[in-house]
Amino acid sequence: MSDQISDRRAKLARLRTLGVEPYGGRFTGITSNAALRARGEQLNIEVGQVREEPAAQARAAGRVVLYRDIGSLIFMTIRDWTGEFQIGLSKKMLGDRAEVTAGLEQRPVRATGAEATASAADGGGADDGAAVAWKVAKLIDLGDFVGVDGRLGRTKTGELTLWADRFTILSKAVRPPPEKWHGLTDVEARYRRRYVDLFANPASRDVFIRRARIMDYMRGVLRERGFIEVDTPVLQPIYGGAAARPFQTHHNTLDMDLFLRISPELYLKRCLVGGLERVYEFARCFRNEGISPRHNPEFTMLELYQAYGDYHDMMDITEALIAGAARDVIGTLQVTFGGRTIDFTPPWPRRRYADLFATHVGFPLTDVAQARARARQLFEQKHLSVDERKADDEVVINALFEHYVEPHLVNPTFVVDYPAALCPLTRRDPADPSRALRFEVFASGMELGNAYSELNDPQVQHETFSRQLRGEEGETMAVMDEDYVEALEYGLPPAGGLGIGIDRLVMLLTGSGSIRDVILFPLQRPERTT
RNA sequence: GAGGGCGUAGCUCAGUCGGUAGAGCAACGGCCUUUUAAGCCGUGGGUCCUGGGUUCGAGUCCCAGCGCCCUCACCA
Repeated sequence: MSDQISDRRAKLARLRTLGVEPYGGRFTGITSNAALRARGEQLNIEVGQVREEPAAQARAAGRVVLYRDIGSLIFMTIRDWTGEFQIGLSKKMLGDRAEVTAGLEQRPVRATGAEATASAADGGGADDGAAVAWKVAKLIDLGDFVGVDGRLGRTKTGELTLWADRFTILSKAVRPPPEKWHGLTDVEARYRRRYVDLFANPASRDVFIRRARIMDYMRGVLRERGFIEVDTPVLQPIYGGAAARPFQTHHNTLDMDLFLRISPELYLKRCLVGGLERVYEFARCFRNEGISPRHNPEFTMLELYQAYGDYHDMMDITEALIAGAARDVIGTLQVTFGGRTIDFTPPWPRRRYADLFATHVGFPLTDVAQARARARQLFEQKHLSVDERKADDEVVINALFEHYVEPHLVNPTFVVDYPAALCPLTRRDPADPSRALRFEVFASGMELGNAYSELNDPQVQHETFSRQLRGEEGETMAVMDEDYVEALEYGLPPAGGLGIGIDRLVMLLTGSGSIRDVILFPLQRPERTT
């Protein structure tokens, strides 16, 4: 047991002997720190002045992040999720205003006859209120939550300050916060105790606020375009819609093996069969694969489907969602990521898969012999895991595409005309059935999204499900799903579908180098193995 | 999975050639009515990730393990 924790527990007890409950309840009528600052500026307060008019009176609450005790004068910097603000307590001022210092009323959490939380002055006279408030302020530690009623003023050094007339503690932190200047920098600690990271590092907190705003923005765009948000199964008897190893689990009552979804695709398209013409889902997906700065075992994908549309409509929506989010949430279409500037200004270039291949690999993808030779070489140098001797042509070619082409796609780029064999859920190009009506969108060398003109011919679907590409070692989209084919037999309207990796998008838009920096609680091995 | 790096006080970090474990912040005691990472005086605080080994002696060297990070591979 650390000494600091014992010290703080001792203060907890002293607060209770003063009649103050250190874990308070409801506290209403708070003005946020950002709003206090705005109001303070508006009042044109002179240096050294404390204002008395009603507009200068306010209530604040927050976590104490700095504490400066000057004897008969205490300054605290409190932090809420809008920013920081200074509160000041003057022993003399509290005494002079004893009639208002009678403590802060705290309503009980429940109205069901529960006793009101003790306030600083309960059972005491006004004088006691001031004295108790002062004693409470002296017992404050960094990290405590406090509540203040006061008047806005400006100190001699010009700092906007809420001068306390009433003061109370709202929650005692018995563990000390990280160092006030550096915050919490240890990466492992930041992930394991994200709650500390969030309050100690405002930049971290802002990433998650922006993540939420990006998703809000996208919901707004989709709502305007007539989409509805749906929830489809995470637990699936057959996994599909992507190529990935799944997590497996078991339902006891049904005595049935289930998979955590690797994609929501096949269920969302069933919605279209049912006549829900525009649907989307922010789908948590699970893939039992490696962890890297760009891969987390669970991640969030926005997936959407639009009846009567095609993949060109999906390009339009992709630009609207991503460029719009950048503009709306980040305030710019040019973001810096990994030392490079990425320009999200639409329209984004469309590039053919075959052209990009020829440019960056150095020979046309029709030269299968050369592709195999190159892949063999990379495999032997352990730069590629695909063994061309065990893989079909398209798999070999795509491995080279990923290796050579993707790193070059820095600015947002739509890659089109994918080999149909790689796309078992995609409609074929009527002009050339070897190509699929699909695009993938890349930025900063990362795949950000994937879209199709959806395959709605049940017979073709049945065939592609039956054909398993070699070289994918069980990670194939072509898992036969009879129930899904049956759904198609009822009629899937022509449709465009799109998936966007939300975590990666948030990385790009917030300049976060690792996917773990945009996931609140990334998976970690247990800290204590004992 | 392979390679590399890191792990020391609550936090941020030093620790030389192998010789009794250090600083700042935080904490504790004291002073202070205008501080801004407040200041000044004083004090306490360690499973040096874990377990072995080498050595008279290990935070330091060696081995194994654990955790985290990075690179590569994987991830259509």
